[in-house]
Amino acid sequence: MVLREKRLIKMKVTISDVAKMAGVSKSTVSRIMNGNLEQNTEGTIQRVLKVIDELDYKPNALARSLKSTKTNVIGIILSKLQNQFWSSVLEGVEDTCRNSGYNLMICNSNEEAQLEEDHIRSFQMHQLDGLIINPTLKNPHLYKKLSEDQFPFIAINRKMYDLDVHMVTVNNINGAKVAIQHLIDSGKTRISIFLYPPDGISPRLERLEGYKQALQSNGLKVSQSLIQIVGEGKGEVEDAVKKLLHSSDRPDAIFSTNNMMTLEILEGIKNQQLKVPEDITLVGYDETIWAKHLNPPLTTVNQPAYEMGSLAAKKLIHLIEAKGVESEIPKVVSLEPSLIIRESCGSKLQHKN
Amino acid sequence: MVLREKRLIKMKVTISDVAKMAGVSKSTVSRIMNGNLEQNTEGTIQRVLKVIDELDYKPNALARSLKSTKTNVIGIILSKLQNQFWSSVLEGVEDTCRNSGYNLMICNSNEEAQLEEDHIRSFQMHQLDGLIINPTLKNPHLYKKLSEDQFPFIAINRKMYDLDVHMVTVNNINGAKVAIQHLIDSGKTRISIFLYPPDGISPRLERLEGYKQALQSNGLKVSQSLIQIVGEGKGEVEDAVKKLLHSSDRPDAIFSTNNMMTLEILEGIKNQQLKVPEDITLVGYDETIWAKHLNPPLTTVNQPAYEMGSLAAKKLIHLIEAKGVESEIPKVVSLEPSLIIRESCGSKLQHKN
DNA sequence: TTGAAAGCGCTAACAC
DNA sequence: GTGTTAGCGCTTTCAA
Repeated sequence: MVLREKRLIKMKVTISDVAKMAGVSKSTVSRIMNGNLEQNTEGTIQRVLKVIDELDYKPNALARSLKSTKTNVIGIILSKLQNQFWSSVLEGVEDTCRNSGYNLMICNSNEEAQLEEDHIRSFQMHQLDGLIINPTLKNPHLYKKLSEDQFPFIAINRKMYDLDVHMVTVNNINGAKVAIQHLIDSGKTRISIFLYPPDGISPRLERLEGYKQALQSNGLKVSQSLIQIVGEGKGEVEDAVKKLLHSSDRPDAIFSTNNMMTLEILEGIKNQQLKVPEDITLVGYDETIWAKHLNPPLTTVNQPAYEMGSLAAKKLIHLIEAKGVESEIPKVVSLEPSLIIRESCGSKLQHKN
Repeated sequence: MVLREKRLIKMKVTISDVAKMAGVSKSTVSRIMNGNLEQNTEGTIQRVLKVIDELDYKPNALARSLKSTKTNVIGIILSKLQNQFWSSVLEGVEDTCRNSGYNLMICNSNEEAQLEEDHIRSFQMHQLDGLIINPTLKNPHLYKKLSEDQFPFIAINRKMYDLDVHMVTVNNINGAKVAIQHLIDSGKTRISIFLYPPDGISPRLERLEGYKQALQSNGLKVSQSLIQIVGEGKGEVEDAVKKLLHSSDRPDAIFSTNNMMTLEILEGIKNQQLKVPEDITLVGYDETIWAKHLNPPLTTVNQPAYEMGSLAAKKLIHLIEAKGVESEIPKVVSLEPSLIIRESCGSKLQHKN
């Protein structure tokens, strides 16, 4: 009667209801629910299972976690969901979580220090088991504290240089090198690089570094005027392109270090009535679904985004479950990018994709 | 002493610790923490606040929620994170959640009925306050149950036709109409539509419906051979394009109902050595960052994705907080799409973007 | 103005 | 095999 009411007025059914209805104690229900079957009569088991099913009983994860101090939820803090690269990373994370029985909480830091701090705090209040973060790098004290507190977390994409923490990154030096080498092999000698302000952000610093190394190892010299550091404001990239293309020493190639930036560069070139690859060649960073449909099809540096996400999640879960045991998995993992050659460098059809 | 140990060996600090250290009871700490200040001595308040700060005390959200039966977490179930449309929706949802003090749990149904069911179940076990879902539509009994149980949820993008539930959608009939009308106004008469199998999925059905209506209201007849229903398998779109372009009654325009599909159509056209818009014109569904950089710049039907997400989250939160009170907010909201005219229809420069 | 105590739903010793 | 009990960390009457 009471039970039927529960269903009618839709009160939540708890373990006590199941216990009562099956005529056993809560502990018994709990045991059976958690697969601790070895010590129960087949009859009891069946009876309890039947009641659970009939009542459509769903154990309260809050209560469970409160007791066990384990939520099976991890968090991720990203900054630019809109960027294809990050949605791929997210997919990798999500897939892995699902396959490992974890839920995922997601937040957007928007590159703001305060938001990042709030989110981390919130995650900790929710007792999340761990955290994956593309850090703004604006809260060094915080990262340090997380690390000291042994809170399981993985920095993804961006390195925390002076902290001995777990990281999953892509080798950005090689990414830039392979792009520049390709341009040089295609006969280019005046190669410009476009990047957002490095500000201690490893992917930016390293792409610049790789750019320089590639030039130097080919006997080309690095010219400051070809290093274009642009802000993220609207139109800034196009302006820089315009100025560069009208300068006395116009480059014969541009290396773009960001996929959204690439589109703006393309726009800038078009606005100057110039054509790719005839007037100037171009390589973009990050493979995207649209790269091959641009005019001309774009040569890109491909980062294993999905794998990054998936690997970060796996590492984190490993960390969480091996808690205490100082495991011997490597702290820093660096994946390798690859070059997808299309027509924007003038070297047609070397690689059809 | 005990407290210092807590920090050293890093045990979690609880409300009892704060209480003890401040020399008050847990209730007092609780009150002050929750802004129930009116009934406390200024001295006590300051003392407690100071201890909270010193101990860096973070209230355990699990315990809190267990008591209050409110988690301030909502869930979202999506299927194609990779699609720009959905990452925009997600951003809208996330922003709104953050601004309203909610956390967000995210899952990928991958269009699989079983996964969808598992995720809903998991969300309920976690006591989430509500749910936003782009339903697979493969679990009608489940949606019905959610609705009957008065669980707060919003169906987004896809309609649940026979259920009286809250929905946020875009007017897909109008989206198709405006696209087709533009093609007709540009002098096209043989317009083909490409779509994935409708299968009762409203955006697909409605786009087809809008297509038909637009043709008919312009005195054009609907030809079955121009309605191309293609599967999502690799190469299927390109094959269909090839066949269509070689048929006796080649169309003079294609209306693509999906942004990824558009890229494949473009590829298919290119492979037949035909050019857009000279040989055939094209309108795509969903504005994307790359649309204007395609060759030629693509005319698209723009859906207010971010707004959809944001609105869905707002509605959901409203639902949650007005729980019980049958509020008078409309159950079904339909947003309007717009057309962004570029050059892929041959009508150059009517709208520069 | 503050404290004591019960209880949210579950788990895990420890009894029997 | 199964039940009893204590408590996870918090909120909230009810008393004082």
